[in-house]
Amino acid sequence: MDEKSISRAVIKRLPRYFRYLGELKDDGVERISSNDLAAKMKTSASQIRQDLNQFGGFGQQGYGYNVKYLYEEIGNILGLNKKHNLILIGAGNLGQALANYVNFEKRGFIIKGIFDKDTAKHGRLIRDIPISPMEEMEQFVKKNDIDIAILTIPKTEAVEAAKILVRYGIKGIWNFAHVDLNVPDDIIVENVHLSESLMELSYKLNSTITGKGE
Amino acid sequence: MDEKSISRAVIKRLPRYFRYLGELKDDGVERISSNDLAAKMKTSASQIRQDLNQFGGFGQQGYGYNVKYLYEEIGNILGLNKKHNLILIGAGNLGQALANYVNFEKRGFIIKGIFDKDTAKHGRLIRDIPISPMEEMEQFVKKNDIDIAILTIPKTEAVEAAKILVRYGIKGIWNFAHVDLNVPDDIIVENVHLSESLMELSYKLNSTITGKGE
DNA sequence: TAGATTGTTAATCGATTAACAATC
DNA sequence: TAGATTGTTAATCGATTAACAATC
Repeated sequence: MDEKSISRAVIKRLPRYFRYLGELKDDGVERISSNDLAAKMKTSASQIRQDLNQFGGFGQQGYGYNVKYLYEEIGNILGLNKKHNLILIGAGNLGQALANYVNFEKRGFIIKGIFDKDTAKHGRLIRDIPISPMEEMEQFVKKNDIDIAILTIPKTEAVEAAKILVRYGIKGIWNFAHVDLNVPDDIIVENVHLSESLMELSYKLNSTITGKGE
Repeated sequence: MDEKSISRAVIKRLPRYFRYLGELKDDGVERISSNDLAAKMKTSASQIRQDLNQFGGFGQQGYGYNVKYLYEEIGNILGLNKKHNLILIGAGNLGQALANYVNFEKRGFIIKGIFDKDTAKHGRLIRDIPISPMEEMEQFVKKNDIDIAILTIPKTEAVEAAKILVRYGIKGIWNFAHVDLNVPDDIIVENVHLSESLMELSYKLNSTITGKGE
């Protein structure tokens, strides 16, 4: 009974729709047409209607889309109506930055525990969240119903860590290590490869005039 | 005299080729066929050959690709043979994490200065790099030949900051704020929207079985 | 009712895959 | 030379855009 099979391109656009609709909502805008939204987002009305209709008819002919309703619906599609318990593995600079980022909680992503192999860090807190030794991870995951792990450890350790996490029952991995993890098909991996993002920027800088920006 | 016009999809794959070739090179592998590389990267040989040929013939019939040569060529295409001077704006948790990340330097991206509006932070150093008040930015950019700015400030400040940076002559912006910046067409913006990445993960978790994972 | 705007089908465009002749 | 493997053209597949009938 699930949706047909939404293309990757559409999925990648959903969070951006969500962001714009959130802003419109906060601005007190009640309704918006695909045309106006397209102008704001610098995309096409056709694409917006096409994208939204993958999930059902959220609009109304002659009226457009109700901002608050559409915002909520997209939130539901993105699964933001559900709570997720996360652990963060690797309390280095990036790990600490993410642990300090409170906005994730607003969306239902709650970091319950932080793990690091450095004994000097054990017991320390980041926003109430204690840093624990890796050995306690298994028990913690099971006890706290953890379904997502954030990996902010070096690539040399990440592959092995991912394997272990899968064994512990984790369902999704947000991977910041510069490797491709090798996990079963039913485990969701979302990669954030910062250095690759920077290289893309570099490429575009390197080939200006030719390329057309963004 | 620049390349025809490379598709976005191809560009996004280049850094990943570069990463795999770098690993092969470090492992002492001398040559590789598109077929073997495809197997390693879980893509198709056809796509690899097609992608590389956008930039010229780097291989040799009957032999394959010379790893070291191809690695260097892709590096050049990505502009990694050139040095870039960067500034980082916003010395919060994420900004500090990025400033501490030494690997960018290896690729020619050198953070020369850090700016923050918080006076308490001024004068402090992150890896030799001093944190300075925003007022000194203009002079610094011009004096140090800065061409890339990293934005790790709240979205409310990012739009204005980007506008100013463009005026100062910056060419590229690596944007970590959750907004779309509004800059002229010849300015390159590369966005890292962490919360959107997390929402994508959330969507996929929410629709497992249906989707076919990453 | 008339006007606006969606939902949806059809047309176009672009990207990926398959195939194979060229050539090392 | 024979075998391997590229570079490149053609075929297929998918995503975007355009158009318009349905309907609020």
